[in-house]
Amino acid sequence: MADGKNYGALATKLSTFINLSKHELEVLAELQSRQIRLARGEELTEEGQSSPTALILQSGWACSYKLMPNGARQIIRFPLPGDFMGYRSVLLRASDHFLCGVTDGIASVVDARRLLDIFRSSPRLGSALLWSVSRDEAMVVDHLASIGRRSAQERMAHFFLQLLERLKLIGLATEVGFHCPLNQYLLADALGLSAIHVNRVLRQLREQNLMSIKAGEVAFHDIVTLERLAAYRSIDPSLD
Amino acid sequence: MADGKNYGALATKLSTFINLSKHELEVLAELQSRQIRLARGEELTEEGQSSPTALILQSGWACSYKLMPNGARQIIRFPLPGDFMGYRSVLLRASDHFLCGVTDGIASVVDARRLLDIFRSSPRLGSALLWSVSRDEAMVVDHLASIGRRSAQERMAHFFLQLLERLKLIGLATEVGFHCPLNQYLLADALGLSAIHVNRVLRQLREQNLMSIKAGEVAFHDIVTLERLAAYRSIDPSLD
DNA sequence: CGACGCTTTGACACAACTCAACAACCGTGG
DNA sequence: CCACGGTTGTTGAGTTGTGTCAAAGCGTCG
Repeated sequence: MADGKNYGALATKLSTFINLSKHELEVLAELQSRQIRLARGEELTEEGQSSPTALILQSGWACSYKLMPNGARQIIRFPLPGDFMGYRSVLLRASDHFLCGVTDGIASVVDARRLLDIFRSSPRLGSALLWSVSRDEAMVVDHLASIGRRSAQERMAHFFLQLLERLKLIGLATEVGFHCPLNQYLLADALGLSAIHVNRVLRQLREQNLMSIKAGEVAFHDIVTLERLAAYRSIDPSLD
Repeated sequence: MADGKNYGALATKLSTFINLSKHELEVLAELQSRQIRLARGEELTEEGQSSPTALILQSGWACSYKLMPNGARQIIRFPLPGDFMGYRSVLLRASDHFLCGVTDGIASVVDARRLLDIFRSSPRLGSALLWSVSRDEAMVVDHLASIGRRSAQERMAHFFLQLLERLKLIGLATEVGFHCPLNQYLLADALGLSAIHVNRVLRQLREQNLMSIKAGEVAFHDIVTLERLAAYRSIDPSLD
């Protein structure tokens, strides 16, 4: 994207690891042309779609979560610009799996058949898409392991390091920080903790001079120690 | 499969919710023709494959897990006969994600291109496959939510109810029980608990006359109460 | 100004973990 | 046949991480 034109968030993301041809960029831009608005706190439902669709987040943050029958919420992931959202619902409607905006934003609606076309007509782009989706899936698995086998502190550290990496990839983070619209309730529901304990853990990290959050700005003070604490390892799978 | 012939575990599984034509059955049988042996405790690696492949479990139980740098293990799922295993590795090699046999068994090796062919040549079968894989994915998400937001008892109850449902689907469970090769260490690593606590929780469930395990045989004594306890809801997503 | 959303803190309770034994069960080999 | 070691299950006592409850601080915005 040396020409500086905007071909959509997905193109931006994919460009970071493969060089997209002019044609492929056009295809991606066209794919993301149908856009909808996304409001903070608003639940996204795909009712009334005549054909199966997927969503690609263009700007803002979203969150996908499950509601437990006792009222508790478990956040599965926070889609960021360039990420697919709700691609699972392409084929099926998971009963208690929801999607909502963390901030205002924009998403594009993609016809599922259009995606399949890409696999046929532009295989290289297709495998890039597959890579991207696989990466998202690997992150869910990571998240599962994190909740199951890491302490609250390790989980928190791991979570923010992963967020840093994802945001850097799409140019929304510097080497040492980023803007983060997540409050402590959202963090709690994502990490399987109580909001109060999230606060305590954040204080510990602050007092150990590892990282801090102030007014929605995350600042990393000692990434090396933080990575050691979280036993962090890059999420990016190696391409075959 | 009214003719009683064996077209592979995947065919058995898919047959339970769509009627497969003779031709589709043949395609599935051919797909699963290349088989490998799987030994209890043996790690499966797909090294040396000339082209990307997926695995379908035919018999026995397997388990896919992540190893944390501190040595802890988090089991992601237990593939059962008819389930895809390691389809994620089709495109990428997740660094610390492993697959191993819980029991001896057999798996078939499928060339990824062969799968793609099916989507083209037999769309109905393709969408059945997609349904099956989506279901597996939904189960991982369920598992995540379970570990994040359920108590140890609820988790245990949920886990076994889900297992019951999956095993019934492939004819490996009765209405009230099944054979289960999982020991308390495996349960612990799956549920994000310590092995000792698993033992205590199982005792509680036994003393409450909800379910019991003896010599690898799981027996459900009060499924209704168990479902209430686990806030269980069927994993099967509705097809569009 | 008050109301609201979010953060922070303290005191206390409890679920789950750790450590340390011991018991039951198995297949193996003497 | 029994003795044996290894694996798995069981139990108790004590510790600790995390949840719960309650309340106060602090911005922001109408």
